[in-house]
Amino acid sequence: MNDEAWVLHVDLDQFIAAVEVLRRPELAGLPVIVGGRGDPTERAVVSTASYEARAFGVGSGMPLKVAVRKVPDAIVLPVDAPAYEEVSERVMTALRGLGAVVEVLGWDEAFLGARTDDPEALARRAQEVVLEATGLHCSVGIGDNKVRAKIATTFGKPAGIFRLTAESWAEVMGERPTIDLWGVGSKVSRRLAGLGIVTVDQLAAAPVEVLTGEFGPRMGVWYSELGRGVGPAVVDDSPWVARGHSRETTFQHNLTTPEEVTSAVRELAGQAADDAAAEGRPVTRVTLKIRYAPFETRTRSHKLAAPTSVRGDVVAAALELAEGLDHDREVRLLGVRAEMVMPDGGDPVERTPVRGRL
DNA sequence: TCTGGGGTCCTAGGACCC
DNA sequence: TCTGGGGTCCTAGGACCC
Repeated sequence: MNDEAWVLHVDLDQFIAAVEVLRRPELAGLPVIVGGRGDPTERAVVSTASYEARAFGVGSGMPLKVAVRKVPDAIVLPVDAPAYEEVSERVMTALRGLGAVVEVLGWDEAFLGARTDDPEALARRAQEVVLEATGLHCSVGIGDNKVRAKIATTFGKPAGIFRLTAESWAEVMGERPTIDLWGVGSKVSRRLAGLGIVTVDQLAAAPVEVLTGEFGPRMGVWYSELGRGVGPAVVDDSPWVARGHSRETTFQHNLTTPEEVTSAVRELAGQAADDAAAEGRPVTRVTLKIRYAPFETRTRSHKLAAPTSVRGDVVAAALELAEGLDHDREVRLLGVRAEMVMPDGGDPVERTPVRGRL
């Protein structure tokens, strides 16, 4: 048993668009854009675009109106979350059949943890079982930890396999800009550039005190490790427990009167409370997410004096927060979030500062 | 061109306590 | 009159991911 421990990152290719093509084969080879309610005249953004649409410069997060301007004859479809969830379940079930530890990251992503002397063979088997179970193709990154496996996948796309380890890290990533790292976005890469750090090599060589001075004790250390490709290697398949639930909605016009905001808050807070109640967990904190025109996002949150499972109490707390809004400015309600008591009553466990999960 | 909806985690600063 | 450290809790906001 001298097999080494490996982390594999499995990522479905253009997942949402691929699911749509799967059930409408006549769309194969066409530019397909999935977003919002499928109406490009509405306020919405692109969830996923097929490779044919991406060739015209369309990408996730782009306003639907802009995307359609770039590809006037694109097929625009509404987001159908239940359909993607169903296919996702089949993907994860197929992966669990491989005998590796499976940590689900989202609808279309998972880490696999396994001891093997041939991780490429395991990667090929993962691709085979996913294809058999769903008809979908995926890319697989192989690494000696999660950070390297995750980044490796980008070099494997589409439908390929790529290995990235401590040995090849500097050669593969060293010259690249820091924004190519998982967990470094536009803001952080800009702040790093302000410190004279532009490439991954430069980040790896930067004194950790410089980074903790700029980003704080945890994030500073995390970015220092990211530069060297260092990260957690433990794949954890324990069931995921949500910390909270939020309900957001895109109003087609900005809400202007307090009455409009109030009725929308009532609706969204009620839904968020219902989501928490469905798990049988009391709500501890209520947060309002709003946007002042033109594009200034704000939150207002309130920790409840005592956790509650009463829907009306959650709604009342949200309405109280809404009263503090500045109605002299054009305001747009984005959503309401309800954070819940953790099942064991304790704090969430320590985890890597790479965030976000579908 | 005009910016979704679902999440997670981290940090700063104020209030308060001993 | 001027002034501790250490700690916790809370709000607000920032950043990132899919």
